[in-house]
Amino acid sequence: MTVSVTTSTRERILLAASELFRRQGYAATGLKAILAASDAPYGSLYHFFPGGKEELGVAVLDAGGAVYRELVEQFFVPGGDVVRATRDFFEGAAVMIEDTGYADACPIATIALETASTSEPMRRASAIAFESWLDVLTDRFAEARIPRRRARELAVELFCAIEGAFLLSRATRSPEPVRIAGRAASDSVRQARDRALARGSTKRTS
Amino acid sequence: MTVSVTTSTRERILLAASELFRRQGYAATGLKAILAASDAPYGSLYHFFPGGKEELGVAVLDAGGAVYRELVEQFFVPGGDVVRATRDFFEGAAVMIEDTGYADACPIATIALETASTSEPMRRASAIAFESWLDVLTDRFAEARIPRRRARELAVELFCAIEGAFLLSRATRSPEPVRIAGRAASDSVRQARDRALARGSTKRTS
DNA sequence: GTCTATAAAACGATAGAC
DNA sequence: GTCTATCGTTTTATAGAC
Repeated sequence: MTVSVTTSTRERILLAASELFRRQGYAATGLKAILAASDAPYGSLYHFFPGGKEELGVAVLDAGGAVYRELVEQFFVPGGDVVRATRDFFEGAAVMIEDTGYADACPIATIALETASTSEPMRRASAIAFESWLDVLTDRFAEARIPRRRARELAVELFCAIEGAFLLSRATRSPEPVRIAGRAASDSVRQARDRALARGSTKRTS
Repeated sequence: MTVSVTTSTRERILLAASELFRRQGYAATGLKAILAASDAPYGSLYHFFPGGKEELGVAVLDAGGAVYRELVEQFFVPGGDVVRATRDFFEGAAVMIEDTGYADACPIATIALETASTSEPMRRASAIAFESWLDVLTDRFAEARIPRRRARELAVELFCAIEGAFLLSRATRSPEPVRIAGRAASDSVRQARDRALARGSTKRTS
């Protein structure tokens, strides 16, 4: 079985746009810069994305949401240790953000904040991407016997911790916020899981 | 004593820019829109902000940082209950973000993410604003007998919680993330404070 | 599908009169 | 300190040849 190394024009445009939007934002990135980076002509963009920049933005949010959801799934494996997964996830994020010179953090956050009040299609795409991550986390926490209601809250807590930490890390150019947020998040997960385990054994022995 | 209701041209420009940057971002906001909103002529902007848009951006970050620091100080009063302050702060934020139609949240976050990798003066201004909030929180937590090291971590946790929640709230158009993050943050603060109190009474009785 | 040329508008910034 | 006119770019978007 062979793996294709050729990337379609559409993919190259999407990838270039993703990187530029993430680093400098949606509004600050011109279509010309995207096309130059993806080595594509002007006309191709409107061929693949007839809706122009906004349609490209939605596609970037969709793609970024999917990639990051898969990343979350790689750390939070069904049946795995949710506390360890949380710790490893934040540590991986801390290393990544430092290694990329505090440029590459969340592929959605900057665009989401820019467009939340100005483009309903893009706001909706951001929300769907975020919700897909929360769904994965909620499922894993619930599988760890944490009550579904609490599992969902825990997922939101973890989301807020990593996103807030990304913001502070990028502004201060330090990986420390991500590590601090990671400790807090994994402690929260540990408490919830231990409570769930205690409740489970009580039920069994009673 | 009289209170001045006349606002200087500089103030009007600064206020209009702050609102527009917060809602639609820095790059997406044109200088013309700012001047129209502040009812000021084009020349005034470059008179008060010779460095152009970037200098205006830095001034907006400075002003927004100061306003929000004062807001934090209003909730976290020296000698006050840090747990209650945390709860009230998040509840106030939840009400505010909902009342403004999910438009007005953090005056810094969007601009900070947009410019963290493209404008060193603006990145630095963002970092200084954020740090000033963390300093206030750290002091209050330390005054509640929480060890300084832990107090600082707690401040970062609270920051990440509210900023991450603002992002998710704006994207999903729901105040729920802010409330969930608030519960998590106040629980963290409560645990740290109770541990500090227990340690204090142990020392006294031993 | 690919590419170029260009339209039409908005951008940040400046010059200079008042 | 206020205001206007305008410069030179860059923006998104389109038209039309290949």
